Amino acid sequence: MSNKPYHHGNLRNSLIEAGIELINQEGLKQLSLRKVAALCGVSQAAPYSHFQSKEDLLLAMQDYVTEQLMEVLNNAIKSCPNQNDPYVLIAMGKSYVMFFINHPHYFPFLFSQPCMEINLSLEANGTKNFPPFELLKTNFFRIFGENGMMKEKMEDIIIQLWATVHGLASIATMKYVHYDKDWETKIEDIIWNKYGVSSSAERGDA
Amino acid sequence: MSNKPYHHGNLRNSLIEAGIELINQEGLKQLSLRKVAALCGVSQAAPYSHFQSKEDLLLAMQDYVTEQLMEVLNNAIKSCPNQNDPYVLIAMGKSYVMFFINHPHYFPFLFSQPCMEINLSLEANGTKNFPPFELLKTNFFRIFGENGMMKEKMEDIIIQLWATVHGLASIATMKYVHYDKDWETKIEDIIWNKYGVSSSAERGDA
DNA sequence: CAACTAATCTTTACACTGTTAAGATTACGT
DNA sequence: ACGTAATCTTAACAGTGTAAAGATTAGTTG
Repeated sequence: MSNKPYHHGNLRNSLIEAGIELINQEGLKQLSLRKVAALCGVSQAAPYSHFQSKEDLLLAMQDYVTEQLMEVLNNAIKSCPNQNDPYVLIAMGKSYVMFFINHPHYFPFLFSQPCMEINLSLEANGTKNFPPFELLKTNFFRIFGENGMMKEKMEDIIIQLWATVHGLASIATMKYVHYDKDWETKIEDIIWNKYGVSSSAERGDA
Repeated sequence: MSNKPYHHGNLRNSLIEAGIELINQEGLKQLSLRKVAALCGVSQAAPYSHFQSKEDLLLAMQDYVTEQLMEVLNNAIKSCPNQNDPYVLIAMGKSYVMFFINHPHYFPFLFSQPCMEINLSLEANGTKNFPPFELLKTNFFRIFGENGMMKEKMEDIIIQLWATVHGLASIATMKYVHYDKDWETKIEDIIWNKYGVSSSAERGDA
């Protein structure tokens, strides 16, 4: 006597969104296929009509979250007055970190298990690669690539930049981290890299 | 008729070491309490005489691995000719990254779930805090602290340094990362921070 | 040494998990 | 209108963490 139709109609997308909601609320470890199915009002085996396995659903959810991150990053780029100023890269980094601070469960979800391919070399811009890093490479190359900086040096700088930003996101989203400053106002200083071990030593900053 | 004694004799330590062996071989996701118990030749519920829960065993395993990391870091410090040269910090960072490259499963194991406390402020040197970061703070303060650098600035530099190093470890240990260079020879350049977005732009490096 | 206590381990059981197999229901193209 | 394929349900299985009850042994105390 239930008026619920036998077919859900939009189950695939609903599973993805319900899964992401669970991630946000309880974290990756608490996520189970059965909970997700129940959230969608559907039996435990129904997801297998749309995904080969739990991991397959997780991959789709990763794509979904990555798309959100890409939007945030693209907005950060657009909001820069000068698209060719190196500050574009800082703005991207800041948005990258803040994205994960605003959704702490997304970091372990995206990176603690097999995610997309990541290619650290500058030219490789394959379709399967992690889009946010490809976006960083593209913008860096646009800003610095036209005036003769050597490719290997650019690769090193990009890796350093991403490592710093990615490491900040990792640290800032740790569960038991204590920091009495405000991340949003601090991130930029830290990424700007005005100080640093070597430069402090060389300049005698101390 | 088995000659195996009823009591194991050293079960607590055996569980920790068997668990770490499983982590190294199959990764965190494949680790189960029952497998660890079986590896120790003991029944499935035996671990509960020594650990309150699976998570409790994992915490003990984290302590064990953290201790290994501390040895590596301390050796790196000792092998520096001048203990007061900023290079000590680079050597620590290099060892930090190489430690996780040599044991790729340790990174998600240590950081993707509740680990120890992490206190980013310089003075807080509590006992429960993540010892490798405390070691970094201690050494940084010894090298740079005696000549009037402001505390807040030191905190910023330490966070930046650790973020870079930690991010490098995260990226280098990702499962599907492609890098055609040799990490060991590249890490130092990247950590040294000679280039960087801001400095490249300001110096007109390009 | 004897006896009691506490620590350690086993067996059994339960709820939950991912996944598969079989079959029911429905949408859709011919 | 019918047949096929897509979608969903029910039932079942092996593996998981964990608790309860009891067996075995170590350690301590008289």
